[in-house]
Amino acid sequence: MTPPDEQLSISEVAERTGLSAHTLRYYERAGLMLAPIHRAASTHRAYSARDVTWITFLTRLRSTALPIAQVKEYADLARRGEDTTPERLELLQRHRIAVVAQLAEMQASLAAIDHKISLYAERTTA
Amino acid sequence: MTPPDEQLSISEVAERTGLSAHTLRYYERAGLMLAPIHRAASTHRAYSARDVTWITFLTRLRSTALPIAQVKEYADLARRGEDTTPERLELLQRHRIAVVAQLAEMQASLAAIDHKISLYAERTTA
DNA sequence: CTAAAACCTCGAGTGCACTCTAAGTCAAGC
DNA sequence: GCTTGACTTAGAGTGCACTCGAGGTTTTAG
Repeated sequence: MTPPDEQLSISEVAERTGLSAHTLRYYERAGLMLAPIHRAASTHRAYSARDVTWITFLTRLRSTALPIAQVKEYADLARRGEDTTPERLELLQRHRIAVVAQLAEMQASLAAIDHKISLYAERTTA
Repeated sequence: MTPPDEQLSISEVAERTGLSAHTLRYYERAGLMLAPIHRAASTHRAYSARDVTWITFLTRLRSTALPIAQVKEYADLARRGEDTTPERLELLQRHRIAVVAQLAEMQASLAAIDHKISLYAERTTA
């Protein structure tokens, strides 16, 4: 059984997502959260599993170079509800194309680096 | 036959490399060039084919997120001559590992995005 | 010869994404 | 009950990589 509504502190979320607590607060201020982060009987943030899931996906978007402004756009759409699904789909599809292009360029660059390495390796063993 | 020593203006190099003229001057100031860029009977820069080849490789390093400071390190080594080959090889090998990791992360992120897209696509057609 | 376009240097400005600081509040262990 | 460490906010600071602007010179086309 999964714990029904486990609450996580900011440092626990930081650890799980690889982001710093500073960055988590910054993202929240920037309007990137899907829902307001719950405060646990105090002023301290208490993240839900859903929050962590979203933050994890968010970092997937960020790590593929989607600017924060566009992550916010996506979050804004998601907050507006089900009927923005087509827009979100389109945003993701556009981004997908960019990611595929990035992958191709990175692979080409890796090939160039590998080529150079092989030239150097040859020279040092010779 | 290849033209023996074609001279290119900064805007021609900009066009060929995809960098702006501003960026080319900036890179030069930052010490990233292998050799001083020749000036053609005037104050204007005249790039050689070798320069362009290096700039192209340099952009491969940059596009795989090698910081400018490390590109400079590499260029500094290259300028010091043949006997820095081992250091350059090591730098490239270290970077290669980082690039492979980036590729893996990007592929994982692409998979996550694709998964989300498939959920959305299902919902919009349903 | 002249006008427009391309180039030059130096230094300042920009945008992005954090990252940190200060001054305080809250929670957990002893 | 007190101390220690984690948390809070608001706002300032940082680092990186460009990017631009001003003011001037050089090249090129007519």
